[in-house]
Amino acid sequence: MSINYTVDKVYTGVSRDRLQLPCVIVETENYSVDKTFDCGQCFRFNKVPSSSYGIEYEGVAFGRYIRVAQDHPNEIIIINTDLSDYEKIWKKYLGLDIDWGAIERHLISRREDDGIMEKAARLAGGIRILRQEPWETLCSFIISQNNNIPRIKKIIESISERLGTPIDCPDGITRYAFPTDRAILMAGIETLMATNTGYRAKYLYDAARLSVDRKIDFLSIEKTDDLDTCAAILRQIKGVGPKVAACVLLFGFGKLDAFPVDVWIRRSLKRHFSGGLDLSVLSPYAGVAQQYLFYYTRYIEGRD
DNA sequence: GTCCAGGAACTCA
DNA sequence: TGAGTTCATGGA
Repeated sequence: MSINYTVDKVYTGVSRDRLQLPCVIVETENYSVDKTFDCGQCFRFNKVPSSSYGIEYEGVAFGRYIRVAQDHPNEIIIINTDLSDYEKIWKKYLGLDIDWGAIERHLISRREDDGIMEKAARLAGGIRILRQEPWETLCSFIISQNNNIPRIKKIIESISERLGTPIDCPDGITRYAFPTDRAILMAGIETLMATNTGYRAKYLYDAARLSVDRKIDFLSIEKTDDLDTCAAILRQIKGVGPKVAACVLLFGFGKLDAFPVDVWIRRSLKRHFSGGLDLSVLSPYAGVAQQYLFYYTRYIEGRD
């Protein structure tokens, strides 16, 4: 691999596989690509089966096809991209602009629980909260309601194939960007039903209508600090309740204090926080704690 | 056949 | 204001 030093802790090169794609190599700290892409926050990335790296995921975001690979925790390789897109898109998307170590220490230092937070943080530690596109995140979590992760992924692929812009990929496979609000509005409820969204089709349609008509303004949500105000804006959309709104704020707007409560978090709260959980103790990173607890409960403790 | 899934709208008291 | 029901769908 030819490596050209460019800027601080960022290098360019070519990928190790036979396609030798341009890639950006980033020095980081305790980053888990595996946990980050497999923890249920994003639905369009999948593990590359026989990768030439220790771990590798591929998928579509921001209308681009990338692979994210790593061999050890302190370096990640972003394949099929360049420095310009890294600075413009992937740095922020992958959470490489945030000091996660400091956040983790902050959360572990809170001792209001039975030690579960520290345990969860140690196990889920390398997870990064991705900064995904708000519109796609909104639709994804509308689809997520009363649904399971494998099926959510299938539906989102189906919608993208049917309504999204095709992306020519270097491996010869055509992939599809997540459709715009306008494309979903034009498609109509019937077409959306055909992608197995079920009763959520009308919710997606409502979201598209409000977005196209500028009745919900993503920029103002971006600029607003107060989470209740942000959630209230999103909840004007049919099918968006407290949980979906919190997920969109956390995963789509990078509002790290948003705390989505789903069935898994409810289990965790019941098991480990019988006296209740004071979210202000975790502030302003309650959402990161939530992701640790979600990961720990779903992947370690299980349903029971 | 029954239960469940990163829930929310709706109904009825 | 709060508890119970209904909503599509597919996998376990």
